[in-house]
Amino acid sequence: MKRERIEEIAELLDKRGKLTLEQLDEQFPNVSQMTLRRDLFQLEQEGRIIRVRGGAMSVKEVQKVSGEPYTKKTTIHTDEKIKIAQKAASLIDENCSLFIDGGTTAMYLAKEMPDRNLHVFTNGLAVAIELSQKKNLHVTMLGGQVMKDNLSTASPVAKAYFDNTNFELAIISASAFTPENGFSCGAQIEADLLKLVRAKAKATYMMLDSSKIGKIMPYTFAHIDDIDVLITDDNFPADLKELFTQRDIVVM
Amino acid sequence: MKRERIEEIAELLDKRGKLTLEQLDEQFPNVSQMTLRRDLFQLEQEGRIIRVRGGAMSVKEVQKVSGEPYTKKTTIHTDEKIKIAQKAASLIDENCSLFIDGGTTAMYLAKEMPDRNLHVFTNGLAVAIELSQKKNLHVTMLGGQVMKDNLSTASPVAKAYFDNTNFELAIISASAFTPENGFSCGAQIEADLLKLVRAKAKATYMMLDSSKIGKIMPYTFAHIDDIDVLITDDNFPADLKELFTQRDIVVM
DNA sequence: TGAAGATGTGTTAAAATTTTACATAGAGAA
DNA sequence: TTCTCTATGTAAAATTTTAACACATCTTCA
Repeated sequence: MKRERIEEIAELLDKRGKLTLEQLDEQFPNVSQMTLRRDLFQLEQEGRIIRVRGGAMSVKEVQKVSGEPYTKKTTIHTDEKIKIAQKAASLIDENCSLFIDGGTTAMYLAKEMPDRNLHVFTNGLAVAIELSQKKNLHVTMLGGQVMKDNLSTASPVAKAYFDNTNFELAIISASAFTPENGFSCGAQIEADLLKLVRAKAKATYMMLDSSKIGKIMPYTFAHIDDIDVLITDDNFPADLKELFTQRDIVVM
Repeated sequence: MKRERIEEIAELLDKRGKLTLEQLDEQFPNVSQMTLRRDLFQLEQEGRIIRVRGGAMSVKEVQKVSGEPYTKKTTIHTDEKIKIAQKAASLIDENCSLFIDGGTTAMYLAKEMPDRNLHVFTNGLAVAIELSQKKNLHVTMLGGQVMKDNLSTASPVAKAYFDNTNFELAIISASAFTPENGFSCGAQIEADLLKLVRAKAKATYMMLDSSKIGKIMPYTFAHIDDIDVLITDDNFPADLKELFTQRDIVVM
C-alpha cells in the first residue's frame, strides 16, 4: 500500500522531473497531503529525490540540468538487479552467518535483506552502511585498502583475519563471466579476497545479471564448478543455463 | 560587488555541498538575508544550484551517493564541527600517514581534507566513503564489528592488524570530556581501538567541540596528558584551556 | 486469541521559510 | 543637478513545513 504509492510517486517524478505537492495531491486524492509529504521524506532519505519548496524533484532531473553524466553503474539494469537481490534474500535462513560482497547487486541485496538475527560479513562500505539500518542484523566490515571505484575493501591480510571467523554462506557477484574464463573481476586483490571467501564458505551463491555474460575481466576468482547456486534474471541464455544445471548447479 | 558575492556563494556550495541561509548569513554579515536569497535565486536560474527549503545545495552534491539517514545526526553543532575540521585539516602535511576516527567531526574533516598524496586510515564507514572521493588519497578501512549508531567499526583483532601498519598522526574525537575522567566514548571496543591508535601514532590530535565538555561516557580512552594538540571551538572555557596549556598541550 | 507494540494515516496548530511590496541609497548619464 | 536604474533593506503577508496528538490497523509472540 504505502510502498506502492511511494514507488508510483518516484516513477512520476522520474517522468515529470518535478512535482508540486498540489500536483501530487491531484494524483493521489485518497490520501492526505501529510501522507504524501511523509512519502517524499522517505524518498529523500533513500536518496532518490530532492525535496524543494513546494514539492520535490527527481535526482535524475537534477543531473540532467547539470549536464554531467550520471554514475551509470548504479542505474543500469536496476530492475534485474533488484529481482536478483530479492531471489537471493529469499534464500537466507534465520540464524545464519554469511558473506556479501561490495558490488552494486550486493547493494540491492543489502536493501532487501530480512531484518532478522543474522551475522553478515561484507567488504562493501555502502553495503555495510545499508545493513546497519537493520536492527537485528550484526554487521562486520572487512578491513583493507579501499577501492575507490566500487567502494569495496580488500586486503592481503584478510586471510589471517578469516582464521577466526566463520560463515556458512557466501553471496557474491562478478563483473564478468564466460564459460571459459569463469567469474572474473577487475582487481587482483579483490579476486584474492573472493577466492578466500569461497574457500571459507560452506556454500557459494553467485549473483550474475545477464549483462555480465560474455565479458572478461582480468582476474578470475571462480569457475563454474566453484559455485553452488547461480542467481540471475530472465534474460539468462538457455544454453548457459543448461551448462550449469548439467553440473548440478541450481540456476534461479 | 554582486557578481563576486554570487561566485563566492557558488564556490562555497561546491565545497560544502549544502548551506542553510543562516550559514550564508554568517559568511556574509554585511548583506541582508534577502540579498542572499536573491543571489541564490539567480544561481538557480543559471542552473548551478538547487534551492531547497532553508537554503540551497550544489548540483554536484546531489550527484553524490545516496542520502544516508546518517545525515540527520550530523546536523547538530555543524558549524563548530566544520570549523574544528578546518583547523585540523590545516595541520596535515604532505606525504603523511594518519588515522582518522569515525565520528561526525571526523566526517567533516574528511570533507575538508586536502586532496594530496596522503595515506589515511579510518574506522568510519561514512568517512571512508567521503575520503574515496579524493583522487590522490589512499584510504584504508579498519575492519571489525560495525557499530550502528555511529557507523564505525571496532575489532579486538585490530592490534594484530596494526603490527604491520604505521601512521605518524592520529586525529580523533571523543564523545565526552571532563578533566577527571578524560576523553571517553560509549563502547568498550571503541575505547580499546582508540587507545591502540594513540599508542601507535607519534602524535595525537584531539578534536573536541565544546558541547562535549562536562559529559561523561562509560569508557575512557585518553587522559589530558595523552594528547598533543586539542582542536576545539570558540566556546571552549578559558579555565580548561589553561589546564591544557599548563601541560604544554597546544589548544587551538 | 489477545495483549503489546509497531506502523500508517489524518487533523490541527505552531513554526519556519519564502515571497511580495514598498522604501531607500548610490552610480552613472543627460 | 536631476533622473533613472540597479542593488539592497525592511517588514508584513502568504505559503510551506514540521510537530503533536489521536486513531485505526497490522504484527507478533506468548
